[in-house]
Amino acid sequence: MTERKPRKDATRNREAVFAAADALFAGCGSPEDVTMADIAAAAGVGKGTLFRAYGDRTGLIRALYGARLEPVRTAVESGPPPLGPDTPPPVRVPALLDALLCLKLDNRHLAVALEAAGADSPYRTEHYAHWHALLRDLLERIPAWAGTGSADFAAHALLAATRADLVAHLAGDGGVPREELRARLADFTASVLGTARPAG
Amino acid sequence: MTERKPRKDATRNREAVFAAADALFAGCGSPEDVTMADIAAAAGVGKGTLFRAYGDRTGLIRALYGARLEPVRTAVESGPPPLGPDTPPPVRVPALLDALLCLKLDNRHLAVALEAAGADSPYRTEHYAHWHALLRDLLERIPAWAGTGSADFAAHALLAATRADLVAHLAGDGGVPREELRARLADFTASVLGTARPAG
DNA sequence: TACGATACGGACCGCTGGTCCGCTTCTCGA
DNA sequence: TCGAGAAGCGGACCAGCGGTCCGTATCGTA
Repeated sequence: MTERKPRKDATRNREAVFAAADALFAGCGSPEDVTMADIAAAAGVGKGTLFRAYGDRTGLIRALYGARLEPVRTAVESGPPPLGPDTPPPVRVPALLDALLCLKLDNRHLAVALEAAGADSPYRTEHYAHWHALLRDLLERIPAWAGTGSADFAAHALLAATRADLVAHLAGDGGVPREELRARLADFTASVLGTARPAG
Repeated sequence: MTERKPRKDATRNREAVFAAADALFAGCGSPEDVTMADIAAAAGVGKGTLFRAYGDRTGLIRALYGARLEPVRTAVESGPPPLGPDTPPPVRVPALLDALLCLKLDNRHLAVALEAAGADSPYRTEHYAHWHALLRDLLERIPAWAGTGSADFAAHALLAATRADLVAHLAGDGGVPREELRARLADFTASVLGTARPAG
């Protein structure tokens, strides 16, 4: 157990890189336009420092996204309804998807960058496995899906409806307003759950 | 209207590149492992030839995938039911999604490569716009979705359930058998359409 | 066969993510 | 306070990528 506390300048630089990367990703249209060299320059550090702090490009993006994700995660794990554990599944599932949608809407740049930079596939991240398992278990506790063996795939499909590039496409290129998008996703989720939807 | 017929060696090389690329993408785990230089070498041509024939990497992959997609497309546009136009929407929608799923299962490598290489987003391709419009219109003709304004998003969400990387993840890494995956997607589609599903 | 149009091919380019190592800066015991 | 050594810094450097260019070889035609 050799736990050393990091040097002061190290943490300062780490935070500078974090802030610079956040700003750059937020300010640029496509995440590919932001190079590691750009980030290092904007943070006022050398590339070596950047890579020492976060390992590689994916590590940096993951750290950025993780920071935004954390409040949602705690709200889901130990918060009040409708996100927290003390919520009946038919209510919690749409709440969860809505939270995910909002997160990706508010952090499109990072979310797209993460899914794109996720090595091969966004499906091999632990983040994804976590959300999927949670959603699958909730679906299993809803009559329409319990025991059919399809809850697993349904969880994948529902999560796919909130994929970052789709959200970015609709909200960004498509110009769909935030509240409308949320309503559409809610409609879709309701239909999957078998919950009643407003008639056409 | 200056229509010139291409030289013989040009078409031969074009086909050699096509075949070589097809084989290489099929044989490698990740599409990123296949470089343009690899393809040129495998085809026995220079890189210049390769790029002259297909423009750029995306163009080549699109040509490969397009060749596999074409039969499906014609079957949808002018084939017999359940894919063709003379099919009631509640039957045609699942048939369409199933066809798309099978296509991506059979050509995982290409499909993943295409979605990944699709410049920024797979949502800006004309392929996607085509499928989305078709699916949206079909949904509009199904009572549960007609006029709700949500058919557009539902079409996106249903297509997202057949995203290439998800399919590849489930079929490849996850080891889900082909027929089971088709059944799961059918279940999911049915629940979205409001069609009866087998009870749990 | 000879000649112009066409296509070939691989050296070359710009740029990227990532590494390396001589030098600076911090930390901490004396 | 000081100094030695660990920890960290930074930018020159590297390998590999997609893509370009142009002198040269090949094809089609008269």
